[in-house]
Amino acid sequence: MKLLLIHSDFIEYEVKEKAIPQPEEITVKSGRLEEALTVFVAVEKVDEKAPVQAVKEAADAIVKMAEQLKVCNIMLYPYAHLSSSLASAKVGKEVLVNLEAELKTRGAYTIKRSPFGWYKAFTIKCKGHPLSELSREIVPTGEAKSSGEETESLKQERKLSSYWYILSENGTLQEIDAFNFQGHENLKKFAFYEKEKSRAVKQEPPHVKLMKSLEIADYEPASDAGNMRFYPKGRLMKSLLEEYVTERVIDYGGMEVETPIMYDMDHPTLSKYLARFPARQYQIESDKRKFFLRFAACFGQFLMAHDATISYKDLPLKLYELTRYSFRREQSGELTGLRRLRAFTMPDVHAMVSDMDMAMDEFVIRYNLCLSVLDNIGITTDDIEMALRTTKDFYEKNKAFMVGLAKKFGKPVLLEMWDERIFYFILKYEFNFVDTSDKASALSTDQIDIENGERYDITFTDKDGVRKHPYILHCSPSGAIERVIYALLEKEAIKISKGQKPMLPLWLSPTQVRFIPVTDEFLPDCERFNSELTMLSPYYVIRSDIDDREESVSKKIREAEKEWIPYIIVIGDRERSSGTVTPRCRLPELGGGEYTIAQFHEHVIARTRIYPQKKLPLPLYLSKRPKFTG
RNA sequence: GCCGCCGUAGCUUAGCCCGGUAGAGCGGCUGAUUUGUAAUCAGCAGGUCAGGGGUCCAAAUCCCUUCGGCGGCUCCA
Repeated sequence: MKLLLIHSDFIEYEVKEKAIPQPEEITVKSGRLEEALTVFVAVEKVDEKAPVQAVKEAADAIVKMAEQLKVCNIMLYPYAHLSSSLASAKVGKEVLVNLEAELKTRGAYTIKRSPFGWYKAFTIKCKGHPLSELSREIVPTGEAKSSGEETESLKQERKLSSYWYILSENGTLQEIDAFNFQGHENLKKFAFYEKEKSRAVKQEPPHVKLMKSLEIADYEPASDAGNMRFYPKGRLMKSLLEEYVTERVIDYGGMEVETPIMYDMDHPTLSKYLARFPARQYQIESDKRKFFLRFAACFGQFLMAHDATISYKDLPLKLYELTRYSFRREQSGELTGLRRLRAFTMPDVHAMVSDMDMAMDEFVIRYNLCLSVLDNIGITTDDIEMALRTTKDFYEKNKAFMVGLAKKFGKPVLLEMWDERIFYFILKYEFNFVDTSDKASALSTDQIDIENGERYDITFTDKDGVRKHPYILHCSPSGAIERVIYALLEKEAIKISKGQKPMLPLWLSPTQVRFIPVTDEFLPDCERFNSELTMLSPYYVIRSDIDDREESVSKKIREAEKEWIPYIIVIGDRERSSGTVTPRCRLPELGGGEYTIAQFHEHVIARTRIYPQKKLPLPLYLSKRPKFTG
């Protein structure tokens, strides 16, 4: 409901003609009120779901205003033009009548209401003081409340019937309280996350400063919270990660598709799904239709699969999309840096399978894919903790399978079991990164979903000619791309706190090699070495640049080190005459000693050839670059 | 979303408690310097002290409020 409140010297109207086929019946054709709070009212679609609540909340708002202004006359005035999403005339009329009645119970007010469904001439004199014109939007919480209570009870139910264990890689299953966490501190933090007492000094996660100082990402005050800006270096890193995950999924057999980012709230299949989780997504209006921004890639792929003709021979059928972006309106208090966002990039690969046997086979293939993807990105099993979630029944029937997953992981995992299935999936795992503030964030995940094949009416024709609903596996091989960057930065922050040198993985470092001339006399030599390095292969890219600024060599090296650049090469007389370079390598494992350019090229490529090859999206010369931060 | 803390130049910050013309370093610009592995020197420009309101002769400083950030709680399909 939309309200426009005007503190007026007087308000006066005169009924003219019918505006709708069946307007309210009237006997009095005009009205006037002095010293009145005039309330223009538009009853909207959202009010239809909870008209009683809408009336109550609107009355609250009006009374509050009347008290503030110390007025005792109130004129209710139906005004359709305040909204582009009006309720039906019937409900609109009812709500206004009820609102009038409700206000009469709230105190000694003189209430008048102009009739509904008529064109009226009106005159109003607005007082014009700061508080004299106000608008209010009432979204009745009745609907949301009842659904909220539903999910609340769902949650309660889950808590009551949820059991927590630690499953060791050797197959022993222990109650969480009985497990000895010695040597598994992060698993303990993860497992007891909710019970952890807050420490004396909690500070912001270190990646927030790093994402800014490395010119990766930053807050964008002009947008909503949790919608970040990415500078060229951050965009490059995201792009490399996105492309890497996509290539791995395509190798696995994923068919990459693209689907819309917004969907109709009234679509029959989607609205059922949405109703369970009210007020968690962005909504946008276009003409009279309401859309929500997708919070996952599922919809588009499921709707596509619904329309496809699928044979059992096509299974497992793997659809993939990398969403830029998915949107979730997470609670504002939960948004910090890149850990949790409201707009995020999410690779999402679904596999449709014929039965549970195929589901489990596929599950293992994808499990190995996830571990390999994270490992190659630079996040190993040392950095993550695993959670498995399933029903008691499934666990009992598939013990060996479950132990096999823990065994492959190589260390104990958290196992949550329910008496009966509560969610749409029967088995799920996640890999969680635990940061220095002891917060756990999920990266890779996969689930066996046994409901949505039916809900979306996705069918395949089986050997026997019968159409059946597939089970669907939902997997993100890396988790949100932004969260991967968060994890990588947090990992390096831990190194810094231990006095070690931080560095991004070589393949993700924006600048991999920096040339520094001893004096500007050697600038042409830098250019020569650089172009030789870049020309050696048309397929493999080494991202190099040249610090041509008029600064001391020491200062340039210091700044290159602050940028975490893996290889720094100073060019002077020695290099000019020998034709070889002696890179300053950031870490011992990056090599050392003297190289010809061809050798150095081979040396770097050997470490980056399995990854996407992308050029540096910045000017070659440092003198040509702006500072995006600091 | 709730509670608490914070917001001074592009960045990092002094000044705030106890009201009286806002200081610095980095970065930028200009000039000098031509440098061999973590900061060369000098000068100049740059501030509605987050926005709005209030108290006061006078507000960066005290009060209220909005916005943004952080921490905790909650939440995380």
